[in-house]
Amino acid sequence: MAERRSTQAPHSARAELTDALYDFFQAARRARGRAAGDMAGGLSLAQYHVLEPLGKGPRTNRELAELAGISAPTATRIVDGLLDRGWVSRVADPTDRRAVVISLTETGRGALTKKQREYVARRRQIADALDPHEQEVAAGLLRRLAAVIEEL
Amino acid sequence: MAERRSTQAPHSARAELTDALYDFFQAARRARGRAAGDMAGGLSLAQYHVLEPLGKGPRTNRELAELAGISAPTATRIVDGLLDRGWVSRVADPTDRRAVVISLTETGRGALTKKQREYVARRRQIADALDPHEQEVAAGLLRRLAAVIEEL
DNA sequence: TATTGTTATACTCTATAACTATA
DNA sequence: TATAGTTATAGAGTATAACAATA
Repeated sequence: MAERRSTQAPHSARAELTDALYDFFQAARRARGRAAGDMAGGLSLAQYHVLEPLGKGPRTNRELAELAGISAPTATRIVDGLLDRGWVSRVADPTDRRAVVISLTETGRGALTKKQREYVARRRQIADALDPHEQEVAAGLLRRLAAVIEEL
Repeated sequence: MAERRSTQAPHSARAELTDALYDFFQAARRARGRAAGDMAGGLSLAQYHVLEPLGKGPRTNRELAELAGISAPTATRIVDGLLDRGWVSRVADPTDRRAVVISLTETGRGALTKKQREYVARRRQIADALDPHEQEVAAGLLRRLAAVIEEL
């Protein structure tokens, strides 16, 4: 393999990784598309991204918007939907009456936990394609790639 | 490092990779979000996914829908938008007058090529975070992970 | 005045159902 | 009848601008 690249570089490691990243992102996009409207679990991706931070405790609307990377009105709308399903509560903050405190209900915690377990199971399935040594290498590489992507 | 796992497995390679996959997908999601409404380049992600197959030649509406993983009416609507911008043409197929043939215009090919180059440049930036040997390893791992994700 | 949240409005992407034209 | 495409309709997710309440 390496000898083919000793005199020329028609397929440099850099170019191969660039291509592999394309394939990987494509695969992730398609998987995401398959899961995006996943109302089977009763929880859309956008709702999940708002619900997830609530797993660690109550948050204001502004905080949720920031954590989910969406605008405040969008957060309001998504929380409206979660309220309709009884997954969250929204009450005025007694210490700052401009703000609202959004919290998970018991039902909501159940739905969130169920979804989180599904996602963990899916990631484990992916991880299981590699042997233990490869898993260790892959974890390190993915962490570094994630850091670079964040900085982009 | 390995000795810590010799007697117990609180952080097995599998669990570490599962976590790393979470971080990586999160980073990719945020990057995607930043680019999704990217009308700066004048080309939304959905439009790009329809335009891309046209780079290899004309396609019917049904083919485009299938390749982009969307319904036929959605493809029609997106093609409507691309027509408005003068990036594609849509003419009746002479051999089967139920069908339409959608093709890139010169302007459209320019926009597509420009976007493709942007994406390649971004993936190269990511690849450049690793040294050549790591790039080779990473390419192989990502290809295998992509295959698993597709099968999920 | 500045901040927090909501309402009003609008646009994109998405789908299903109904319809037209052609095979 | 079956297929290709479009139109009609609906709903989620997204944003910005305007507004109300509170700090």
